[in-house]
Amino acid sequence: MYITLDLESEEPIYTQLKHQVIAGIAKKELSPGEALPSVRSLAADLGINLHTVNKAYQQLKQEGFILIHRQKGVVVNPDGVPKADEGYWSELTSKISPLIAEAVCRDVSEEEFQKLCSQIYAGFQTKE
Amino acid sequence: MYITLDLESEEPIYTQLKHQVIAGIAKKELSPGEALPSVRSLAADLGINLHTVNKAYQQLKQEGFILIHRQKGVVVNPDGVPKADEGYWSELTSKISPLIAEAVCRDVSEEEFQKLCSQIYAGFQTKE
Amino acid sequence: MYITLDLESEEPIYTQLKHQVIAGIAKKELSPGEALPSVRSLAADLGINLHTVNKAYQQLKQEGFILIHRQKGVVVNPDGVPKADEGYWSELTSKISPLIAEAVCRDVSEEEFQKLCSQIYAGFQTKE
Amino acid sequence: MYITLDLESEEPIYTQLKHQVIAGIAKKELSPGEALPSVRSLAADLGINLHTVNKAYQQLKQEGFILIHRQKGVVVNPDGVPKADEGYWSELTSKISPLIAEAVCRDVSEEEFQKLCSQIYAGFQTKE
DNA sequence: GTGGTCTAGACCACG
DNA sequence: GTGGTCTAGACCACA
Repeated sequence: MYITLDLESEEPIYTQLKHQVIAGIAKKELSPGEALPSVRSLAADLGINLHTVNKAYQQLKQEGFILIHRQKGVVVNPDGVPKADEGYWSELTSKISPLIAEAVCRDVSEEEFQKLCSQIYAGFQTKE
Repeated sequence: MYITLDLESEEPIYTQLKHQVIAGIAKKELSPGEALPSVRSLAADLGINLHTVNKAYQQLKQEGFILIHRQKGVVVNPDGVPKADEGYWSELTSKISPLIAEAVCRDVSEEEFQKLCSQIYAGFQTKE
Repeated sequence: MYITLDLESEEPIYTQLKHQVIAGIAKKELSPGEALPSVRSLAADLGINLHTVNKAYQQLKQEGFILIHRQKGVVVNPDGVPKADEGYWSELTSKISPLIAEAVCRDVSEEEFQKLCSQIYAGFQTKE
Repeated sequence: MYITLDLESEEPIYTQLKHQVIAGIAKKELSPGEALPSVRSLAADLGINLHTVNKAYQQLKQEGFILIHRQKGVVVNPDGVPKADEGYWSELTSKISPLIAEAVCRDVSEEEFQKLCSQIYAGFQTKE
């Protein structure tokens, strides 16, 4: 499980980190119950601030992706990620809507859009 | 064309405003060449600062959605919105990928995801 | 002598008008002593505000390109345009310098730059 | 890298600031990757508002001269400035044409004009 | 500490 | 009346 960050990106580092962990779980590179690096060691490996890693982990914990034990360290949630609920769907809708709106404006057909989504979905089925 | 803002949201106001204008164009509620409210009047209507409106307008102008004339005010780009180019596709991919990764983690099937996109697409074909 | 304005341009209309008159004189399409349309008729022809034409004319008069008589109307300065003086050179330098600075940054060689200037110069020698 | 502004000038302060930064890059006083002062410190040094500095920086970023990082501050684009493209040339032409038109009116020969450009070009080859 | 966002209020250029 | 510019001062997100 490699993590690559773009320190130049507009996207906050902690967000990138979250996305990479989530992507790792999606690709099954990280299995339920599997241990993740400690805040300290990950921060050192990536050359970033402790606070940044901690913020990412706390949010991942908050959203049910991981568990943080004081002693045992950080592990991928052994019970799996919480299934999609109503809150998730509404949040997803509000995040995708603006993207689709812009796509419509730019004359991107629904087929083209769906094709892109399919390709991305496929990328998570196998290990990239 | 009604605009509704959530002043409490984490999403910056100017971003919400941009999204609403883009959605309006997607839904054909705003036609090419049609005039938009002036910076000042829209700010007054929405109860926000004129600089916030201006920031949204400036970015919409930058991205080719609207034109801003010193005197005539603001109009939807009469030539239509620039078509999807390479930069747009890569940007779109990087925005959608994390959403799909999370969907995969939450056991949302590709069919379910595609269905949501279809619904949203449909919402832009007719006036909501 | 045709005048074409771009009402969508960022450049103020009165500035465009000035430039067109100056270009006309440069191309000898307008000869010293030749009459120009009155403020009123030019504004009507171009479909713009009286004040706009007036502002352009006043500045052209100020800079010695034209004369404005209350009775005889507006004429190209019969004595020709004032020759380049020190003030002109320093003003020209301050206007060109930023353009050349950007050209240098963009790896435009002096030869390429001079070639462009030559082409533009040539365009004023003959009637376009 | 010294910056001098004329607060009385008709030219907006943020434009002057942009030109000075571009000139600094042209003269190699600012190297790719080199850090620029923070918005706040530069504003304090120059005795102007931070928003004015910010506007200049944002536009320089937009045009590819600099990069702005949330934390690391502002740096000259390490990849260098984007090369001249078609849009640049047409923009440059429209900016230079009126200057050459006026030069022609004032009996400035092409040789004199080219000489001035050469001198300015030379000024950017060495540190002034 | 950095830049990002938002507000409030001013004056000017343009037409 | 429009947008453009500038100021002053506030709070927040990020690292």
